[in-house]
Amino acid sequence: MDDVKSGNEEGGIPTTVVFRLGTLGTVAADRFAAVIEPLGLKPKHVGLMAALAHGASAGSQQDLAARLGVVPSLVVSLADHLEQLGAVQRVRDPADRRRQVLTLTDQGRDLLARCTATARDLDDRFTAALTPAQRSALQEALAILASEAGLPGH
Amino acid sequence: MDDVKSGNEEGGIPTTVVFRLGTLGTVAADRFAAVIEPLGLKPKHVGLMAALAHGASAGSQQDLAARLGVVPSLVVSLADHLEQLGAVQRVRDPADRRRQVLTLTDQGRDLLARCTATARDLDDRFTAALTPAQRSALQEALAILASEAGLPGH
DNA sequence: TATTGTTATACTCTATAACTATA
DNA sequence: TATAGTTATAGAGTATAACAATA
Repeated sequence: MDDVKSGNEEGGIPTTVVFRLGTLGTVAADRFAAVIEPLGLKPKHVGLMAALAHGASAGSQQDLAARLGVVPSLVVSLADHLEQLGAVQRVRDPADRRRQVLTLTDQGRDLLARCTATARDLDDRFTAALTPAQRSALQEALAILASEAGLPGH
Repeated sequence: MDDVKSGNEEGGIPTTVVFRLGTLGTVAADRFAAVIEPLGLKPKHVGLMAALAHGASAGSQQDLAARLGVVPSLVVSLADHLEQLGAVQRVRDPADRRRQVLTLTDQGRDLLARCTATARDLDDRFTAALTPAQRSALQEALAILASEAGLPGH
């Protein structure tokens, strides 16, 4: 094994940030999907709820689609499902009756809170091998990268 | 913004490690896929080559499937494609003629090296907003998590 | 009969395109 | 005519199940 040339130089593809982020991202997403599955949700549903909870709240479906980086037709089915669960409400904008304004219901806020608690719980297990310092360093770096990539972050 | 209802300490779901790792992982994987696309490869192909380059080298397709965490039938199509590119070779194990032993050709090693260089280049751009200290802290944390999750890395 | 690789099929996710209703 | 939302369709990716060769 000749992979020690210090720092992030040699070491092969699996040691690159983009590759590791990709593979670990899949693992993390799968585990997260597994723990929220009993709530009847997939990660994208949570992402939509989070966008509603955080943002300038009320957003048209097109706005949401842009924020989430998905196509508008996908927002439809996500919203359909969340509406069925009573987590979001569709209200026609009186000013422009073509627009459907999505808002999070109290039930939705509750559901999101449960997802967050579940995610924090999973976080503890997922990062159990890290020291507190390593964990907060990871948090910090991920926050910067997420913000840089235009992902929702705070 | 008092969105603190029930036990919502700080930040909400987008700040959890698992959620951010999931979303950032998708972005990273997409970008990586984009830069290796001119080479005729997808991330999974690179993963297979990396497993061959690193591992106890020669592996049967079933071994590879287990290592990559995918189903054996997927290894078939990945290997088909890589064989077409001249990157891997299938050799029947004389001891057990059911087994196809995959090995990386010189051409495959070359291709993998080009992928690695490309990934490093992408890494630099992807982590440009991080200080050197933050970058190595990220590397360190990701390495631990990857190893913990049983992913190739070392 | 059990196992390796392969092929055939189905399912999930998400995007593109066609349609409707407002504007 | 253009736009927001919806519906219909299609494609990528990957898993499950049936099958052939070998053990």
